[in-house]
Amino acid sequence: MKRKVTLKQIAKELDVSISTVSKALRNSKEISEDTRQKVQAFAKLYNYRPNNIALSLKNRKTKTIGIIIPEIVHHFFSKVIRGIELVANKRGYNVIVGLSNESFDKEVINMEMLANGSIDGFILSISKETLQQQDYHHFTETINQGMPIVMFDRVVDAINCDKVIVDDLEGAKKAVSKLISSGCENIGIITTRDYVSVGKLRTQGYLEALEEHKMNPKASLILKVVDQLLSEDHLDLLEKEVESLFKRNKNLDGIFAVNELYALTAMKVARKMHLRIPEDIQIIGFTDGVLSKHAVPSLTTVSQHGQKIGEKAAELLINNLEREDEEDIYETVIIETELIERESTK
Amino acid sequence: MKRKVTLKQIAKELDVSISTVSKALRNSKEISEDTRQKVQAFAKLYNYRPNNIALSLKNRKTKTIGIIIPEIVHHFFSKVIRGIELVANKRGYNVIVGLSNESFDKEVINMEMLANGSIDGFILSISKETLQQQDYHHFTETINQGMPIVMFDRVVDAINCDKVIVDDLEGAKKAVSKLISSGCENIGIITTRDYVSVGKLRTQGYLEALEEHKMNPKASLILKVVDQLLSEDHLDLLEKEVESLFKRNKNLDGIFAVNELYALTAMKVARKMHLRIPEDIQIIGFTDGVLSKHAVPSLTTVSQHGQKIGEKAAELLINNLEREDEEDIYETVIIETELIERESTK
DNA sequence: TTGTACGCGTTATCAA
DNA sequence: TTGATAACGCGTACAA
Repeated sequence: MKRKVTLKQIAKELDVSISTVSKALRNSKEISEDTRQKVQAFAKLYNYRPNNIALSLKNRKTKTIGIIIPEIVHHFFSKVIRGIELVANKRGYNVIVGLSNESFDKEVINMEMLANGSIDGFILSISKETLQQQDYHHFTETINQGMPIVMFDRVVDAINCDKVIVDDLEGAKKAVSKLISSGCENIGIITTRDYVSVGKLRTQGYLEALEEHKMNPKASLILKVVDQLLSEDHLDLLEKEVESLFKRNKNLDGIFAVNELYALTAMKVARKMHLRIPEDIQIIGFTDGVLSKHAVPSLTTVSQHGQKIGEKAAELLINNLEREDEEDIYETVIIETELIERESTK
Repeated sequence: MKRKVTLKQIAKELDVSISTVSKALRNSKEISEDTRQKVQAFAKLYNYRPNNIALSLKNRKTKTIGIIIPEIVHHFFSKVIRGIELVANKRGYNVIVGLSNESFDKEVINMEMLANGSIDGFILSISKETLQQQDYHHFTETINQGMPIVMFDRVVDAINCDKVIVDDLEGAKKAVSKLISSGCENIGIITTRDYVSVGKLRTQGYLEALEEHKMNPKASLILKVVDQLLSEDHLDLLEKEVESLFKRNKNLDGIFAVNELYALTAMKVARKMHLRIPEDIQIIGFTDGVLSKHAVPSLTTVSQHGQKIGEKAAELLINNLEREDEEDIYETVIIETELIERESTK
């Protein structure tokens, strides 16, 4: 087993000083051609690579980005990570991942763990619990310590930082308008409670679309699902809620669901009630994941372009990190959604 | 903006030496009650946290695990990551993620990047390209440098290290046996080319199951899909191949597919050919992801327990890292598969 | 052309 | 009880 070789060892072997080795390896012209060759040959032989940790300590930057997301087993978030990783790697950064598991405490702990020197900045999406408690002190503290944050998808106005979001409102409007123009007259929405900003915005988009088409919103058409943190055990509860939405609106002919799972559940319930899709009822979801694509019938959705969100977030963060002037001008980038029409709509 | 405070700054403020501060904070009883209190109060006020990078440099360990996987937008791999993260965090480790994107070069580059001090050890699943080229020098070199590796799922015998695998062969046998006992007599298999070890083993399991039940394997029933790295653009090709499998075996009444996508494609083709599932043809997949669960009809699958694989891999790695004696006794842990029966089988 | 000294932030050892 | 010093690995300003 040959341990990693250091400058010191090379210096000792070749009987020169450490700094000579260092300079020779960095092709400094201070060093004679002769020794440079000698050093480089030796270094190559022993496969010398500078130690990242030492460099980090010296340069006071780690070239590493910390990602905090609520959940990784999730098509959208993994796409975002892929986007981040893509850009980060291209620009010489690594990516370290922390999961909050939708818990406030885990979010805080994870951030503290990483903030102590391990990373140069954060890209994160806020956990539901944090949104609920509205306690954002860990974000402000991090930013105050000079560590930049880029938030995506689930963001809050209270924090002043770069943000990458989807035009949730517009996306929802697009979806609902599509349903209307395809002939739907009684459109239900399956959404989340309002503390999830994206849910709120999508609900608002739904309402605005109705309004623009002079349709009156009815309370009975709006289902705000009681949140069980989307735990897998609560599919049954969700199904019951959706079923009651269908039952109290016998003439339902369109559904806008704010995520894939809700949309799929709607399909399931529709099937159970012997409604044909899209003949009797049309359905549109939000977030274009594998489920929508492979569902039968395949699901029309509003695609969020998760990967692009990740790429943009990484760009913003790295630009900020590498900016010379310390101006704190924060941007909010809006990624356009796209309506992907499939078989669940006419 | 209050920058992160260091020992040096505290020392200066309180007009004591750095080492006194360090000791005081670590509750050394060398330090008088008085100064200890003073220092601790000050540190608390300024929210002092030791710098991870400095600690890493000093201790020559980073308390960070490097994960290299071929693809993150993948239910199985993200489950594994979750498992790793869970155990790692519990034991005070962070997790840094690199994606090979199924490419040999990216795998090598990513590993080199991380191996230079950023992490203490690797958990990885080999990229397809690497498996194809059978070039494993980067693994051996890493191990030779004293950096432990734990491989999962896609492993190779050539490398001597800890491994966590699924009983692919047994899992496949279980699945095919189930099909047989449910009355199937002409069971096709949709699998990968043999260089993917898991595909090979699952194919073998299929053959052994047939043999045990005195059924003769027929070449026409075996479809080894031409690999397009599962790129999303090649779904059509896949579908065509599956279709020809169906067409050249008119009496097909069972399908064992070695992954979710293949299974779903089989369902799609079956539907196209007006075969009822499970009445006319029964289907079992491998890897229990969201697709199987939410498919219609829902898909019977062999679950791999991705999270458990991740947990076990993390345990193996950390145990190795924290082991006092330097004995290199490598383990191969086999995680049991489980047949999850759903609607696609009788 | 080469080497010395210093600093990044921390801890451990030893001296005062 | 406290402090100075060395070390982890590197790069660089400055001295020789």
